[in-house]
Amino acid sequence: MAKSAQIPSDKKLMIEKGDKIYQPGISVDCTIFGFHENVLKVLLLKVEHINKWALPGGFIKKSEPIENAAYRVLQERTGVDNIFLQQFNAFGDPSRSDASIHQNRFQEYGIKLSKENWLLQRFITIGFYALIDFTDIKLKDVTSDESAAWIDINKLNNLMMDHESIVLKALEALRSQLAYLPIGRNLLPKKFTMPELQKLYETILDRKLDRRNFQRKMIGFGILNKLTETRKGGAHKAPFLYSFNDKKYQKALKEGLYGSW
Amino acid sequence: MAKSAQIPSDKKLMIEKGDKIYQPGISVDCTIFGFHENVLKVLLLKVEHINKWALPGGFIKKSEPIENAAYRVLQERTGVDNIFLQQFNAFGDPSRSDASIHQNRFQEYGIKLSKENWLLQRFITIGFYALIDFTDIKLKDVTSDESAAWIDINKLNNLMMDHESIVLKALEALRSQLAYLPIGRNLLPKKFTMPELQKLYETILDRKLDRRNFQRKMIGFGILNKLTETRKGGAHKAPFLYSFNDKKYQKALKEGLYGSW
DNA sequence: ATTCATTGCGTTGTATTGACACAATATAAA
DNA sequence: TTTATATTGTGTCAATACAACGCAATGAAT
Repeated sequence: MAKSAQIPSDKKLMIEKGDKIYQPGISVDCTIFGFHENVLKVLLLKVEHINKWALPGGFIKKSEPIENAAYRVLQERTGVDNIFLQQFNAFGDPSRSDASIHQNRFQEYGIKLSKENWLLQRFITIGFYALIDFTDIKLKDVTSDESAAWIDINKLNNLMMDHESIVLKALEALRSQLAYLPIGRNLLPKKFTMPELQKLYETILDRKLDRRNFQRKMIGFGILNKLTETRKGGAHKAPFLYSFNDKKYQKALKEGLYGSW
Repeated sequence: MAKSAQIPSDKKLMIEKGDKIYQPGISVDCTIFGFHENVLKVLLLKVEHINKWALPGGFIKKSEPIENAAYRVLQERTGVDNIFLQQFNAFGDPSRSDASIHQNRFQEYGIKLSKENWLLQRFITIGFYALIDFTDIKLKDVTSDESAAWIDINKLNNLMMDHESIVLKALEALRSQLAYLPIGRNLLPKKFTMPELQKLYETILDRKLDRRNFQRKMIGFGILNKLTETRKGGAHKAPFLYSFNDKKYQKALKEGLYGSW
């Protein structure tokens, strides 16, 4: 006899009626990018019963646009709105689905899903990436039965299913669309220094840029407001703070912040 | 009493057992680009019973990768292989599905699908675009109950459901990835002239390019073989023919044929 | 033979880029 | 308090890339 905890009613509903509420066989997964201490990070959830990291994801309601589903997932996990969200790829390798994950998940309740249960079927997932200001999020807010953490993009390890390759593909998409994305505006705090902005670009592009040429180019786009404040506290000369001129930024992005970085 | 034709067995199977063979609620649609007489075209199918144009599309088999499904659709429709195929977006607006199309399709057989039939549910479609050499295809080969035609990208009209917006989104994706795509190699015949190559780029980018600067840049990429032959028959000076140096082309594409077109 | 639109090849002025120099400055070390 | 040090702010310069344009060569039409 398995000693079984009481299963929460929402989980029971999900198992038994999920395919009536959601589109069966389709999910969304969000790669949430953040930037902190000069490192690009992604928000991952620790799935306890299998002890692996997973992307925040969810299902699509019967009459819900895909983008809304992704946005709903982000809201639930981060509590932030005004998130930049971009669909980038669908992942559908038949071998990506893993029935054992769902079985393990409900084992603690003494429940064994039938082979025909909708959760155990093949799932195709639609990948989104999101850009959010790291400082906007208090991780304690990210509650649920999973715990959340920001993981360094270069230290991905022990991810569930194909989630690592999804993250890498998201990064690739981010990189290739860089000129058209508000990465500065959405990944950095309202006020930031030029070296910080540069580090962000360097991290995403994965190569060093010349400090002086970077500054000249950025200023040249005409999308920055130079503030009179400086960021004191560092060990050296205090850099000026900047903010974005949102109107000009949006306009410039349409053309693309082109250049051979 | 409706006078009813005999329904073909494959169609009957599709209606009754389709959801056992295919992933329900998911399809693939292919925007097939071709280039002919200096015009960018897409291959569309005329759906007789509703008298509208549609993208070649199909379903995904239960244990089939998405890309294979798209490739299978292309094969069936064009008979060509070595097709360049690229996933670009998933379309899932709940209102995009249109049950009446399927009802109309089987009306001639006196069949009315039940409301629960899998074909009448909401479908999310994964969009691919393909680049193929127009001269490789004989449209008579493209047989089925639909007739096929190459439609000028600027003269899209009377498309089914959201297919026009899918085509436009495909074009947008093509444009933005231009520097990394073998558009010359896959959209033009083996031998082509510089003006032809230029027209291709001009068409996709939707703007004029300077003839002399274009040539200098293209030659500069080092991906072309200049042949000794010329294309005679035109009313004026005969242009030289070129072919691609495939090895160098592939290598150059990885870096991107960058430039401010 | 002449005309004419088009192609092949080249030139020039300007803008962008990459590489580097040097002074200013906020903190840490002395 | 003075000095050292790493970092930032600003500027220079040569190499390169680019846009705009000139002109002779050519193949078919007249």
